[in-house]
Amino acid sequence: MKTTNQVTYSIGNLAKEFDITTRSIRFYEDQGLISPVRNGQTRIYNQRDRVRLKLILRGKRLGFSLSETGRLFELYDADRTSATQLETMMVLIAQKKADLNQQLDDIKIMLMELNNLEQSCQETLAAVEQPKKN
Amino acid sequence: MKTTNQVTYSIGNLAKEFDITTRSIRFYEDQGLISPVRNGQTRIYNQRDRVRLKLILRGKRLGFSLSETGRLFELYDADRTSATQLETMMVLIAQKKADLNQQLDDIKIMLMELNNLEQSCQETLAAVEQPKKN
DNA sequence: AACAAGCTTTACGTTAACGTAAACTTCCCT
DNA sequence: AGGGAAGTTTACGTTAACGTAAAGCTTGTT
Repeated sequence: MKTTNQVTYSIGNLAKEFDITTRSIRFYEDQGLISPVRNGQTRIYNQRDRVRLKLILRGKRLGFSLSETGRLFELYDADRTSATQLETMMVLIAQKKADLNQQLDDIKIMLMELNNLEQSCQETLAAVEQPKKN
Repeated sequence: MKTTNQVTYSIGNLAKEFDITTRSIRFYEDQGLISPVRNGQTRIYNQRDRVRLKLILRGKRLGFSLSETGRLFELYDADRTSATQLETMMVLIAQKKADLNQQLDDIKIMLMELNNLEQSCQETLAAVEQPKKN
């Protein structure tokens, strides 16, 4: 049997934890990315919601739009019985992977360039700061 | 002496090469990221402009805003004589590096997850497509 | 000369992802 | 009972990064 942790969160909890506003969290719900249950009017978030929030924020750091992240959620939740469904899924996955690999390359290049710049700065700084030693 | 390649481009050239609209290129200029010279009314782009365009697009793939990319350009072009200037530069560089390293981690995690998902798809696909072989 | 292709400026429109304000309920505290 | 803290809905505002006309130059081609 599943040990379904009965851990829940309020919207304020999550907002504080992830350092975002409650407005954002409600907006993500509005866009269909999260579906907290209600206790009367009040939203109650569970582990799954929390994980999704984390994924949304990771997506944002990678420049994903909310709808892109939504598509990824659909992939994970999708009906995995139809063969054609599975195939289109694999196409989408391949596409995302290609994007990410491109980003990986971009980042590596940029990090190299920043390192070069940094080193150049350090050198001229060293040359400027200690001219007395000559 | 520098062999300054006298290679130039029209706005249409660059738009085609990078698969963007001329509108975008003019917009980047408007934001101060490129400064082509003029032949009468017409914009003439040189190698430096082209490189900048490439950097802008790489920045976009990494989720950088245009003003962030602009800041990076400033860093590269900055006056590298003042010590305090150099130090604030190094702070900014360190910040960017931290961001990029975070992105690097995010990407690696996401790629792993996508690979898992892909593999799971392949397995169920294989199980569904070839049930005759039993 | 006329016309198309490619360039220009000006300017209003659009989308995503929230920010912000107003007005209301619910619960807890003293 | 009165207030404050945290939650709610509704709705208009905002910013970035262009899209999309509209109207006009310029240059080569027919």
